[in-house]
Amino acid sequence: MFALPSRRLRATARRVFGWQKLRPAQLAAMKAVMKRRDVIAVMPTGAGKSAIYQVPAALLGGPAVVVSPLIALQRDQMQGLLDSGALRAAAVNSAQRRSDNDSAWERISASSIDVVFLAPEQLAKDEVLDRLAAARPRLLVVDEAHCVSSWGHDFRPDYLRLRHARERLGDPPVLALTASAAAPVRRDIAERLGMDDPVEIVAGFDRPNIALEVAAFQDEAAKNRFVVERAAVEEKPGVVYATTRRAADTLARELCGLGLDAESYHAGRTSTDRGDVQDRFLAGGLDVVVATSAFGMGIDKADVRFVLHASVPGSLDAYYQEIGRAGRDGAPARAILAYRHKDLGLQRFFAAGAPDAEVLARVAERLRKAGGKVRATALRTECDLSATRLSAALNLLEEAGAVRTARDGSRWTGGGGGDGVDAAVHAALAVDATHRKLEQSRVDMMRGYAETVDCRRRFLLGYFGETAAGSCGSCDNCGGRPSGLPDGRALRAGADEPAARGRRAGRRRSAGGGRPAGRSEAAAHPYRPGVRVRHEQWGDGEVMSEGDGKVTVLFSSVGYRTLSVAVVTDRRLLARLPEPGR
DNA sequence: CGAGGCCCAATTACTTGGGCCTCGGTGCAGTAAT
Repeated sequence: MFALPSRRLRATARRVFGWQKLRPAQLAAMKAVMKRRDVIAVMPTGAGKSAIYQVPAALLGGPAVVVSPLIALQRDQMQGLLDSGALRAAAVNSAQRRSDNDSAWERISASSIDVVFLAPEQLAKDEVLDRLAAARPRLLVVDEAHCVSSWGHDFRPDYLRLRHARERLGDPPVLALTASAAAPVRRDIAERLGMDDPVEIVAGFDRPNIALEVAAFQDEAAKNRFVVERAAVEEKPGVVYATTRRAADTLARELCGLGLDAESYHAGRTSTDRGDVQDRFLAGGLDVVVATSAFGMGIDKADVRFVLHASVPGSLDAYYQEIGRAGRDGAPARAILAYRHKDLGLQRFFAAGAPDAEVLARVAERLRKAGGKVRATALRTECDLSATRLSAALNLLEEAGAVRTARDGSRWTGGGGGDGVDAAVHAALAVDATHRKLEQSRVDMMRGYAETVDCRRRFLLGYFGETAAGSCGSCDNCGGRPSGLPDGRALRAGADEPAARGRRAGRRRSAGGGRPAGRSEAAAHPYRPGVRVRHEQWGDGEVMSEGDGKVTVLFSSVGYRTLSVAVVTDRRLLARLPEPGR
């Protein structure tokens, strides 16, 4: 044992990496990692999240396995380590030549690798887990860990299988890293990764240099005019987020027509084009990138001056992630949302996709017939399913308690008793329905942000569990004026819109000498963030935020619900529950 | 859920409107064809 872990970590940071100082949050997380604790670190990009595993990796005496969502990210991080010469790094993925993967494995087996980068899909494969386990990894790092929660449930289900991967790797401590995760997302991450009493290190969410603004519209054409005009006049460079590929292409074309250097970025473009757009943007050769949600992760450009959403994203988590790409240099930046109530429809559609009952039945049937353990690869062939669809089905059946994963490997065993296939499918669909409800309620919270007449920053921070006092002075509802524009320009674009009028009326109200009395009175109620409550109809939940006479609760059965404190108190709608014991 | 494309009808002459259908976001891996 070393009596002075901080000193040792600092010394290693200096000697191996040349870092003269470690931030308190970094050091705290590293110390917890060195004590073999599970850790969730939520820190803004640029705060040195990677250092949290890199410094320990130099001391652990065994490889750190880093799960990274994008091959491009793996490549960048590996290159960074190789350039610095600080650590011996390798990656295993499908984009590398076979010979490169082979040599990576040789070095891993020979214990001459400190950090290995992989996507979760790699860790779903038996042979990969066997080879990694043989190298006795000392740490499992999940980078961009919000992907566990946002992608694991459907798009990339192997994210939810990482807890099994961890077991097979010999239960190394898990370090989850992300730039933004509200409390329920952190809990989801911890649970899905099978973390044991994790240490949570959460740096502040507020990005005060990013001014917040929403412009509301009824008419699609008026909204698009606004988007193009604002993108044209705002200080460059900037990012415009669109929901569909087609919208991204159209807007990019219009901006080019105005003489701007603009490009679209989405998954429908060739990888060559995408790489080219990204490189030009990073090098300062583009004014604006118009992108779908595909653009952003791993793009570390300090001087982005605005992020303009041409349409609402599906959650405040996604919104915060995307606007967080502005103003990383600390200089003033702008987050503008062009909002149309009808645009929520597409997000509701995205949140609604249900699993295929027939596929669930096929998998459950096969497992029941086998009557014992089955290999995942065998199951895939027998059920004629892609790896992705099989993983998604197994995740749901497992969560429903109809299937178990054996500890000794990727084998599956039917749930106990003669419950039958129908019951298993029903239970799995019910699990999924609960999850969909939460996703739908996230869309509702996004709507709440767009339509609020109170301080937007307080709303946003409240969503992430931070209470902010008073008005921020830098959102449109607090009287923070859009600058860099001719007076009234931003307002005129939506002037014919009833929704925009409502917004301005709200601003006048709050600008007229502070809020009406009542906030201090309301502060007497017991529903503080973090308090557990029970509702007769919706079951148990947790208070996420409160203010302005309202309280927002996240119920596990129905998702977010915002209630009036007065009504809740009068009718005794919420019973307080004792604090959960950890 | 809602937008846009397509077809067809109605009407006045080549454009418009309604009904119907389809599609819509994120990436990995592994395979087949060059």
